[in-house]
Amino acid sequence: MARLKEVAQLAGVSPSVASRVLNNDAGARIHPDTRQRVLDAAKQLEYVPDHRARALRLSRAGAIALVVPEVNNAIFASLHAGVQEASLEHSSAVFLAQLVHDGPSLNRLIGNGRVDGVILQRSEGVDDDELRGSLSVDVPAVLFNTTLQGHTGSVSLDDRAAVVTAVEHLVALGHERIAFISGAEQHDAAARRRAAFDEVATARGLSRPEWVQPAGWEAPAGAAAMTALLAGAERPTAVVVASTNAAVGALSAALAAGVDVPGELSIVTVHETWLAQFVSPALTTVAMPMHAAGLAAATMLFEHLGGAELHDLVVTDPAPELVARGSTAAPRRT
Amino acid sequence: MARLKEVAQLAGVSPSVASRVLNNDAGARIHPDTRQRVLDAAKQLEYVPDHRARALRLSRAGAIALVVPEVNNAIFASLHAGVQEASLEHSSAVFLAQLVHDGPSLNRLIGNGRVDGVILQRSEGVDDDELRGSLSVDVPAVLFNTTLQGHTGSVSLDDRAAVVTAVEHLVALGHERIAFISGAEQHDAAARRRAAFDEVATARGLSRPEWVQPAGWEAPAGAAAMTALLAGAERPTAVVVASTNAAVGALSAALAAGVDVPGELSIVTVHETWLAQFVSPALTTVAMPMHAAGLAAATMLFEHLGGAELHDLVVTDPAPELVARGSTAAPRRT
DNA sequence: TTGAAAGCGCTAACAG
DNA sequence: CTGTTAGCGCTTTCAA
Repeated sequence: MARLKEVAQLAGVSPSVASRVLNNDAGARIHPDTRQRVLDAAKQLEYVPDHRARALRLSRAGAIALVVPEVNNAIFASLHAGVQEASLEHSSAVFLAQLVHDGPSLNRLIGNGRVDGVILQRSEGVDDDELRGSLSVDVPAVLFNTTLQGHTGSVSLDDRAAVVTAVEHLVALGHERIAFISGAEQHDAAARRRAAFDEVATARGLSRPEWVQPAGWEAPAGAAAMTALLAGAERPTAVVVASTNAAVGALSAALAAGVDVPGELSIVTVHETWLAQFVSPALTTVAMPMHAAGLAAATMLFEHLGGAELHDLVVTDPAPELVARGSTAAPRRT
Repeated sequence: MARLKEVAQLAGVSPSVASRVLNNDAGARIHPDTRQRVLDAAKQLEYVPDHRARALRLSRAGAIALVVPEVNNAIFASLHAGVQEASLEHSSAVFLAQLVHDGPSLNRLIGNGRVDGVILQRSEGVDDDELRGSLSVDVPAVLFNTTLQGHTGSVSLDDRAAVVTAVEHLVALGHERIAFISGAEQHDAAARRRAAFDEVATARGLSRPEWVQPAGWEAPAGAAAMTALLAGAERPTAVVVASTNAAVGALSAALAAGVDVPGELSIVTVHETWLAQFVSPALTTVAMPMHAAGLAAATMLFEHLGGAELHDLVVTDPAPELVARGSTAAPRRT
């Protein structure tokens, strides 16, 4: 591993000059020949700057962390891609970290000085206090699709639009009896989706309070909620599920109970992942701008590191888009 | 952010003493009172060592990278957990990184000095040369479930046992016409699984060459392979799929073609994930010791950092275990 | 246009 | 048992 000093020696200059050349120091007057010699030397020695020294000197780690509840959730694929994209432009690395309720603390995960900032998604079962605790970290944090009293800096999705899109799709198909399987209780995004459902479905007589089932973001919770729904006296003809994985669980429970989907029951969910088209029937989803949100969150973070203020942003472009598949159809006439 | 110097000042000692106390330096004779004063001061100031300085001084990053082709694949959940567990014991952090064919290079991802070592899984479509290129990194690397000529340091699964377990399950159910949907062409694990299938199925007259379909690790490839299989003149009564996501795709394609699973066709796959039990019918799988493998890989890496040699290891304990679910049944008598 | 020198925060000889 | 000192590799004044 070549050191800067060696590059300088080979080029016959001092380390400072080498440093200036290799960092493209703007306000530096370097003789073209010197510059070239340094560049050649660096190439010849395959010089790669030492991140540790550079980080120490600059008080800057050159990396940000994307912290999610469950790394393996396909939901995050495009979020991650968006964050990566912005990071590449800011020549920063992205570390993905998984923060779980009983695991290592965020501080432990990202240490002191390992990253310059954090994009944090609230895990299931994490209330405001615990979230606040996680944020007691010495780097700026942008929250993803969640907000917290007293914290500025978040990027959210248009949860209301997502639910509206889903409900409108069902209404257009002719449904008038629509249920809702909600997300994790403590999550404000879940609350927003639920409020939107109450507004556009329940308030319009398309749903009933007992058809609104609390659940969570994952498949088992979705399955349990569906089972509870099917146990009711009167069944809806369609259900909106607040997240894809829960929808996979809900679909599984419905089929296991002998319900014909979409014949007896249509299912539409929020978030598009590869999985949606590989369950049977394939799930109709509302695709959310996860890539754009990831890009926006990372960009906000980098701009903040450059001096700008953090703020709270809702990503509305591209708008939520319905992806119609086999799990929704017109209600069967009875 | 309190510095070590401030802690030392508050405790009325020199930075070196403070350092020794806070690092539990074994061969250091510190007066109990002094020690206590330092500890108190550190607590009072909420001292957290600066990773950058420490990394520079110790030439050690205190972190390892787990590099996988697709971060969001549920397969990696328990692998990641195993790696985390070992890392916690060695007070190291784990960074998860995604290495894709046309994305940032591994060197770019982990930088110079950001991590002390790497656990690397071969991505789909990466041949030996490209893999070798990725390994030209200045830190030790342990390969996961792949090996490479000239590279020592790998942890693999018992691919043969997995396939044998799957085939035996089908044979026990009475199947005599078994197909195989293979993994990614360039992947040696795929080759091992396929060789095992040839040995225990084809060679025993339970399969035919044309029932062995090349595919890949992901759902679309599995779906395509199933479609090809169903287009054949004679159909098998069961199929072993080399990976779970491909099996989800294969199942989807079979159902879409109107095939009754498991009535007309049983499906069994390798690797257990949450998804397996939430497709319909739920997939019978062979659970592999991913957690143990993650633990082993990280442990090997840390021991190597401590001076031990890297070696090539096959994790056979716990043994692959069949998890019977709805996608397999006795063949229908015709 | 270039070089010398200081120092980021920490640890590890080496002295005392 | 404790303090002094040097230096990890880099960037950046400041002086030449």
